[in-house]
Amino acid sequence: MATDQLSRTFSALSDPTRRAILTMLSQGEATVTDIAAPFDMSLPAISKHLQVLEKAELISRGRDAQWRPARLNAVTLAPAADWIDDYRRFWETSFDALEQHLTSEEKGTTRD
Amino acid sequence: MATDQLSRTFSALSDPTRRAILTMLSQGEATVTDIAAPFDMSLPAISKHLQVLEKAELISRGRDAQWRPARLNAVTLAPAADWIDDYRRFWETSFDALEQHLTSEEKGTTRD
DNA sequence: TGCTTAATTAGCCAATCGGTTTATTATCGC
DNA sequence: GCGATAATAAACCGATTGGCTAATTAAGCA
Repeated sequence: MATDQLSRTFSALSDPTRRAILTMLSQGEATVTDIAAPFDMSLPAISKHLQVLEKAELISRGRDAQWRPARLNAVTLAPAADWIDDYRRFWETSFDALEQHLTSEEKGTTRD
Repeated sequence: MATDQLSRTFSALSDPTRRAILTMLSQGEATVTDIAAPFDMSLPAISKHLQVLEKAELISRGRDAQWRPARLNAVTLAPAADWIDDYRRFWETSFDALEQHLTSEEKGTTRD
């Protein structure tokens, strides 16, 4: 994987297990076994996912005796949101839909 | 990679070359050789990146003689933007910063 | 028909990913 | 110190990724 922060962020988000973990953590801190509970997956697998999220700085982790509580660090999502937001006008102003409509007409697939 | 649309979107965005391609296409349609020009990379490599973007439905492609013009299909970014937006309050309301501050105090690393 | 240009396919390769099982480390409580 | 619990590390595996070069396909043009 590329080494820049934005690539690490998007890469971390590209796995549904990791997105689910972030969703869980939006409810508050959780330990590794807590996090692993809903998944049909070994503990080391979850531990690896958490390491990916930690390297991407999407979570931070503490220490409480033998527990390693994970906490959401959502601020890392801001640059990803900003990047995508630069394209928002391309789908919100309906330029897209209009252009697709016109293109399909050219192709003779007009349906209305 | 996981097979769901959102994972494909984030995965496609996790490569800086592919993000740059999308940025180019936000200026308008372009052929494969056009797209490849600024990159220090072989044409087949660019072709593969375009296939990834196409499978992720972030671009669509036409046919004009031997050219295959690629066009941005930004609407696919909407679900990704929506997903991230669910977390916006976690960094915009400064709960994050506050919590991190308090945590660092607990650890005795207070600096002010 | 052949030549040129545009692009993809095929085949290869090293590195990474996402999972496993087993072994190890860290900490608590008795 | 010892046993139990929490978590990570190590070693392995098959599939995927991202790049390359060489070969092939597709289309225009003379």
